[in-house]
Amino acid sequence: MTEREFLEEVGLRPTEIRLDVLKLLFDEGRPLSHGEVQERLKEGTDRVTLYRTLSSLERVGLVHRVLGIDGSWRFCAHRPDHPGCPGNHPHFLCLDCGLMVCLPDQPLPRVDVPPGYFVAGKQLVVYGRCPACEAKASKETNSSGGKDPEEEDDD
Amino acid sequence: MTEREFLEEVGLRPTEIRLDVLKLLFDEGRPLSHGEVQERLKEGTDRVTLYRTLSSLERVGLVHRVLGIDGSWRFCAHRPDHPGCPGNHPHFLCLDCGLMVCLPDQPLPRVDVPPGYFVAGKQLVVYGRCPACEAKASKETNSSGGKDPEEEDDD
DNA sequence: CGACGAGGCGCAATTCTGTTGCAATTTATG
DNA sequence: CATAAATTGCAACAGAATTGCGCCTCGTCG
Repeated sequence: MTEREFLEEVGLRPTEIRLDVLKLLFDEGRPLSHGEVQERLKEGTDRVTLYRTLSSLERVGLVHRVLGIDGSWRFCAHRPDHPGCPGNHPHFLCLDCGLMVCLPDQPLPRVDVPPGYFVAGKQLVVYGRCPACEAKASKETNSSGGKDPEEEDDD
Repeated sequence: MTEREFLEEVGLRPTEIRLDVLKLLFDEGRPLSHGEVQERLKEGTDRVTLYRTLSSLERVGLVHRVLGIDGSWRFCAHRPDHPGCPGNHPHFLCLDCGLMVCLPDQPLPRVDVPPGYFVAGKQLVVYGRCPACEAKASKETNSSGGKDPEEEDDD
């Protein structure tokens, strides 16, 4: 199934930017920030149009978004015809480089809320350092003098 | 143990704003946004000073922060000498009014990350509507025409 | 007591993310 | 081709948070 067909199915006009963004997110398979998406699009793409594109795609359910603990949104798309991965899993965010990846196959836990609260959804973000940045960091620690992985804070 | 003693213990000067903020957070017992804290301080308090105060308090471990999915930070303090509540629990965020509350007694789940990833911490935010906003919303739905709780998105 | 210096504070300006308004353009459709 | 609705591009705006920098304050030491 092509990107164009996905768009037509949900009633969105298959414009260039939508096709590009959708393909990009499908191919990437991990949540990308607005900036990361823009970098990968042809130069001169309008920021606002991209925001709106991502919102449209989200509205029709082709894309979902996760907020990293760095405060910016990541957008992610999994082919609807693909098994698994409809969302609902934790995400890992690298605090050094901003890389976010899905942690599929691990359902989000049930969370009990006090009576009277209405739950619309939930988000579990695990943060730390990705392998690349971890390697870089420990190299710096060992040789010159970089940061060390002592942080173990939560909540 | 007084707020002043907590500050001295960690080597922070017990300035007025720090004492006020700490007391405020202790008393409130739930995560407050920067704005909510400022509202509760005496008028004319400098925004930046408050940011720095919150950061200092966080740095020494007296305060921790949670990012709501509205993109702004909440700051929360639990008396160190108090049992339980050292963090490490989910939080609920009301999307209508921005209220955030701790959901203690529910530990965060263990999350497995692929080899090579370093985990510094994790955050589970459940969002929806608090009882007050829920009541308001359903009243509007029934009479005139308000929003309805159809959203059930995740990830 | 008085000077010094680190730690704090207050103000202005900036950055970063994301949103809104609006006019111009494109597209589906008859 | 005419039309209306969807989409785009640009400018301006909004809110959270940060940075730079000079001034003030408090503890310390001579």
